[in-house]
Amino acid sequence: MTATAAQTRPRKRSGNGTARPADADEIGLDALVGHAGYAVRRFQIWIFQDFIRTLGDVDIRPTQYSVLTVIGANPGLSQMAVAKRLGIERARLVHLLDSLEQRKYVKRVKSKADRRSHALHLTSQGETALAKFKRLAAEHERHVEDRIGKENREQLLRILAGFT
Amino acid sequence: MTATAAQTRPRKRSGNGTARPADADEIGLDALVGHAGYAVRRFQIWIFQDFIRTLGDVDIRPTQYSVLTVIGANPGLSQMAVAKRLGIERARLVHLLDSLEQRKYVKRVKSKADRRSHALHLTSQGETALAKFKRLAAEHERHVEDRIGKENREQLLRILAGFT
DNA sequence: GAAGATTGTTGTTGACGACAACAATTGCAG
DNA sequence: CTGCAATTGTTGTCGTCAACAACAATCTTC
Repeated sequence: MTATAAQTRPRKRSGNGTARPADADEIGLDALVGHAGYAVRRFQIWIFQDFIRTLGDVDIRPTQYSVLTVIGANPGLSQMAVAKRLGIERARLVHLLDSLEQRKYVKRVKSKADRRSHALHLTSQGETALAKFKRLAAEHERHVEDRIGKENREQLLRILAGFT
Repeated sequence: MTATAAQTRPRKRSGNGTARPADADEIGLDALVGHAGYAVRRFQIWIFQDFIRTLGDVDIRPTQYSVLTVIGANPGLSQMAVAKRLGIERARLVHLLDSLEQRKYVKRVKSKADRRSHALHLTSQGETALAKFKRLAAEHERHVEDRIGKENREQLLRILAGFT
């Protein structure tokens, strides 16, 4: 079988208690195949693992990368704005920024316009680091291409463009 | 250029500290657009939220649904086999089954062939319940179609079939 | 100026993945 | 057959992440 299983066959039905251990490779997923959510979840786990592994040397996780990227592209944003844009809760962003600030990639500048908020900026160290992260992220993206194909990856990005 | 953005345009660069609050809708993601992992993560969050909401009345989450489906399609499986097939750790499956067994959807039958393992089965109550869950899951799947389009959903399933 | 909203912060809860340890049981080497 | 390694289910801990709630400081609005 290729990959497009989707065979709605009740499969062998071990029937009695435990005829044989079942090889885990031959277990039918039945209705699960055909659910977009399941496929997407499994793919997302794989893709994140590859990202984490590829950026393992620099110890940057996907969420951290997204925060750095957004700040790098839009210096001076408030935490609220970054959180909203990335779909992160502002409570969660606090810890993320604590870590990134500790590592000297980001600095929180007290905003003069609104003294409640912080203007977020990359440090110069953060900018050069981000450049390196982007190179590694591009390498990761190549792994995705190797796994699902160049055209499929582009198709995927097109289909899901509305969620970014 | 198609989707492989990678446009290295610093965007408007608010420059000074905080020229204006930035509407969160006009914040550039820059390099983030073009990363499959980011789009997939956002989509996966959306799709899970819809699943949880659609199956909210019956209080079934995606992982629980996947476990019930696999057991329903392959009665008599061991916990190890289910865990391997779904990519769940067996330690985690213990709690999932505790919950599902408490709700009388699943029963653990002591296997005679291998007295270490349990043969997993749906109760009759579990079977009728699963039938209802599947109807609700189909409704959820229709929401996905409404969101990304019928053809795109099928394309997506085709692309990601290798991960199920 | 007072009331209500917003921003950053702290804390709690619950789902989830990764690991480590353990008892009971099985399988295998010798 | 015996003893040792491997497997299965279980318990526990740790770290990540989303969802909330509460709070002080500050802004906005009337």
